[in-house]
Amino acid sequence: METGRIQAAAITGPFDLQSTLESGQTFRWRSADGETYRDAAPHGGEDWYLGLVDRRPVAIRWTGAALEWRSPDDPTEGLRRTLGLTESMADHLASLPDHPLVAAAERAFPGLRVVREPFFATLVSFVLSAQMRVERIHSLVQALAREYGRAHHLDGETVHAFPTPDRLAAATETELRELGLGYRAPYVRETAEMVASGRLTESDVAGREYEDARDLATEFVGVGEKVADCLLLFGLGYREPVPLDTWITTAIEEHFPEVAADSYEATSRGIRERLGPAPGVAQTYLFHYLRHRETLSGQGPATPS
DNA sequence: CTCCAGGGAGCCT
DNA sequence: AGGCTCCATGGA
Repeated sequence: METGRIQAAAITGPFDLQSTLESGQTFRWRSADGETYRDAAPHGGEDWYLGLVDRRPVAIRWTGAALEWRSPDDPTEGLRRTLGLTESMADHLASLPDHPLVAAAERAFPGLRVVREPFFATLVSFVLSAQMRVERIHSLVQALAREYGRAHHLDGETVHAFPTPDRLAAATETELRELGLGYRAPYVRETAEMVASGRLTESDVAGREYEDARDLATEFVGVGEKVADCLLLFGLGYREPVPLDTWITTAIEEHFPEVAADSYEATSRGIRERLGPAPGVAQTYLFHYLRHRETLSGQGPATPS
């Protein structure tokens, strides 16, 4: 079970693997001990996470000083892209706006990064996300992979890829409902069919100016403005999107009341003007912080300055 | 028991 | 465009 050689790379600046992988940006990673999302607060994260990068299985863990991985290939470039390590931490943090709430989020989770995951997995994950908790989105994405995804093997562990569009399009609505998708089952099936048939694909959306890309993405079934923003932010590398979910909307009403508007589009425009050069990065910090600030004990990894 | 979760589709005006 | 209502499911 130790067939894979452990390799490692140092990362400059703070890095928080658990927060990055368990903050509702991606649902494709699971901890090897099966206790993903066991805790709200960061715990140092010395567990191995299993996932795929560039269609190959990878196990990764953060030691506190270096990123370690086991993989049959060299996943370095893909890992850097997936974990948001291609932008420097300095640039990453410098993109955050000067606002007390964002500053508190940065203090609480200084190593949080913005992930970049494959288009189709991100698309389906956030179609599933409607009216669901982060932990349950994760369990459903894992279930889809287990049921329909190709099985890879790594040091005795099985890692399932996210299903292809063809495979999901071939699933029946009944099958998907039995997995627990609820009313999202037909959305997932129809959206998969759109991609599989070429009716609307990644290449149609990518490369467009932000608002054009977002509007086009809403043609997928089960994709409205909010899910489209998530798709662009975590699956296509855009930095403008500020997904307006219940958490962010409440926070806007409390902390940015001047931009709280009636429509999604109006609120989106307003908040984007106030969240710095990379509004989506700031939103990612806010979302994670808002969900966990109640459970942040005074102790945590205190880093007195 | 009720309430809510990273909302969106369908329909109405 | 802007406002309903309904939609599954599980956990608190």
